[in-house]
Amino acid sequence: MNLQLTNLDKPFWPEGITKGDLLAYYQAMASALLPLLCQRPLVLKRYPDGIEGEYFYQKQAPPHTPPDFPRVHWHGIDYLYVKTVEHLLWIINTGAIEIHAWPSRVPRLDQPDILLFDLDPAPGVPFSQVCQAALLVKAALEKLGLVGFVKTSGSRGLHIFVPIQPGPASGQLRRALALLCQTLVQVWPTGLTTEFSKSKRQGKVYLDYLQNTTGKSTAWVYSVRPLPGAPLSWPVSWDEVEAGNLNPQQFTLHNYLQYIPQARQLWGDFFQQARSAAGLLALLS
DNA sequence: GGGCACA
DNA sequence: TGTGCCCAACGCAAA
DNA sequence: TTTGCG
Repeated sequence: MNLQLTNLDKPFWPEGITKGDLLAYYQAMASALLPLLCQRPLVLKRYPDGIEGEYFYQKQAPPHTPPDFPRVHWHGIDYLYVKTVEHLLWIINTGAIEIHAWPSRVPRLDQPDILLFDLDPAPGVPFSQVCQAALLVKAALEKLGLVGFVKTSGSRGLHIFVPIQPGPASGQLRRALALLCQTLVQVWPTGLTTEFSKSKRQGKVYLDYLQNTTGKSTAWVYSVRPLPGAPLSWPVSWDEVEAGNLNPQQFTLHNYLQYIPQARQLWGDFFQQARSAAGLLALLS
């Protein structure tokens, strides 16, 4: 594939971070990111003029995509996916700041290999409450024989990714997750909610299980967020979550180099920890 | 970000 | 040679 | 049936 990077000096953040800086970040992270991203249909969220410019979503492969770029047809749309660092950088060059990927891989697009939990605090909710919520999710997963990996969302919350052995259909997993989340809300009704309407989330952490729908996507691990300060969605340890001395925006495009070794260690064996989702599905019966 | 139709 | 336009869309629950 | 929500 002929990779041509363009407009490297274009400011993508008002604070001076350029498109070239963004590309350099993803190049540096490629070896950690690619194993987790390969073969996953992508939803591009493109900011051709940086975070303060207009953005748009794009699923259908753009017409000018190189002919040999990997793509997969699904429900009438040709989704792009990546296999190599060149593919990744081509995607970033289109103005994709965040990475949005499916929790399933080619060719088993309706059989997720990852379950997602999105823990999003209502305005004013302290981050320590998000950490407590995450620990509840972790404990519940362990009872079901599953292993959760936690990361900052890069915004205000935490994400938990759970590797599973593919097989069960996404719809069935989603229904089981809905039950699990509702059970967790019963365990801590004052701290957690699955309510859609924002007005009913006051003071609580929103536990969003609807991210697990086919065709849905969440900011992927190692994503840059199009926010001031260029925060990252970055792996953290459960010990840090327990200690509660974590800032969800402490990892940024400015300081990530020092955190790379720990991140590799934390998420390096992600797929080795994949377990059967049978215990989770048993909640449905 | 870039191709396209148009003016 | 310049300008505008396009680029996603599913499921759930409350109203 | 539409609307808010992500």
